[in-house]
Amino acid sequence: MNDHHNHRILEAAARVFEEHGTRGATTRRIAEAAGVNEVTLFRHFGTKEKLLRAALEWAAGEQQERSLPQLPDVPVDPVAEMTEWCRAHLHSLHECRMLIRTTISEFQENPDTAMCGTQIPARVANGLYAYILRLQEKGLAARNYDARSATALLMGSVFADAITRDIAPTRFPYSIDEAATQYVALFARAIGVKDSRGETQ
Amino acid sequence: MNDHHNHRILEAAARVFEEHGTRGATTRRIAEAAGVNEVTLFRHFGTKEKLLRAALEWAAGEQQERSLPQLPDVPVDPVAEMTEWCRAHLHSLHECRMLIRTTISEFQENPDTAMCGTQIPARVANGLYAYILRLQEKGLAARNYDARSATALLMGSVFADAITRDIAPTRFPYSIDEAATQYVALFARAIGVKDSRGETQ
DNA sequence: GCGCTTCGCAAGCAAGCACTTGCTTCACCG
DNA sequence: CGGTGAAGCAAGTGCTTGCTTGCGAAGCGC
Repeated sequence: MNDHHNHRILEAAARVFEEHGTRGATTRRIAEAAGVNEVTLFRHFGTKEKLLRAALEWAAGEQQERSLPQLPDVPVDPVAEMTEWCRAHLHSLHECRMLIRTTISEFQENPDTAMCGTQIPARVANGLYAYILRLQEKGLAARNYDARSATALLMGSVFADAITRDIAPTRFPYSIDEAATQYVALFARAIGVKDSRGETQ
Repeated sequence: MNDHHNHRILEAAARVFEEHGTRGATTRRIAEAAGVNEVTLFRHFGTKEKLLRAALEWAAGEQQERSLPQLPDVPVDPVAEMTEWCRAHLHSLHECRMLIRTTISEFQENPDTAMCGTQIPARVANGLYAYILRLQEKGLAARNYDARSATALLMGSVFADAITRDIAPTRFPYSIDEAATQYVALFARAIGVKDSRGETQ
């Protein structure tokens, strides 16, 4: 059981899957991408289905290893903190946009597989939600709105930007970093972010 | 050339495609869904590729026929108008979410096909953008932000909600109509919507 | 040097795929 | 009523797919 081969196979399988989907990710293509004989795949993983499952779990773990964007426990400068968070999240989503698009589109065929990829963004969303509540508690944000909807507003904008930017480039005539700044600036006014003196920014 | 058959075939092809994608939409499945012999497909459309192209064009036309959500040329009550617009757009996107997910995920394999579906949301986005500019001109909204980014903010939230609501239902613990109201309320404060007396709402 | 494992290679299998052909049936139209 | 076009049906083509089998070669510890 060569572990070096195993890693290359998983990586290649994930890459081929995100480009072509379950049906397009043929065992021949994966073997070629991994620089490995096709028979080796079956000796290692038994079936194509198990191989893809292992590859997706590996990719999810790989993704999780890169530390997720974190918001501070104690808010000091909300706009600056959220901008940096938004920037990191945008880049992270943009990098694995193909994997996201593929898994999402295959949700209707095998929901459980797509569900495994739901957990990471769910934790990110919960992080933002908790941060907004902390802002409200400290008097740094208004309270006359639904914090869940506000979370969905920013999360959704970032998600849509990362996913559709390369498909409809004319609708995003600004860089990813500029997008983060703009979205957060608008979002801050939406939730009534105040500075430490209680003044609305 | 029976036109009644033709319509059923296109409808069935579009339905099978949005559920299974290009590779999963086999001619057998389409024929069965249309209640038609498989040979008939080839007699009508020649190849599977031409059939799917015709089906997608038909679906796009069908979608366009249902009048797109329109914002008034002369803004009177911005929040009410945008809420109604947002509600209609949200429902429209939610209805064809499977088709959107499938075409988007196949963008990397055949970009031109996915591009055909880009035009409708592009027009909707331009409509919202022009409306925001009109609000600014009439002094009904602030001007200290990028109107393009603001457009992307609301469009993105709506898009992400419609696309991912059924995949991650726990993140959307409110109905679609409530979502429209909340998003627009937040968005209105983000772009500094004022009422007719110039007071910030 | 000898087992033992692991990989590559060539070949092949059954099933499913897009697509074709030849024939029958049947409705419609002059 | 006879002819024409369109649909159904059965069969089959060549190709790809997931997966298997048998065998030889390379590494590697004892």
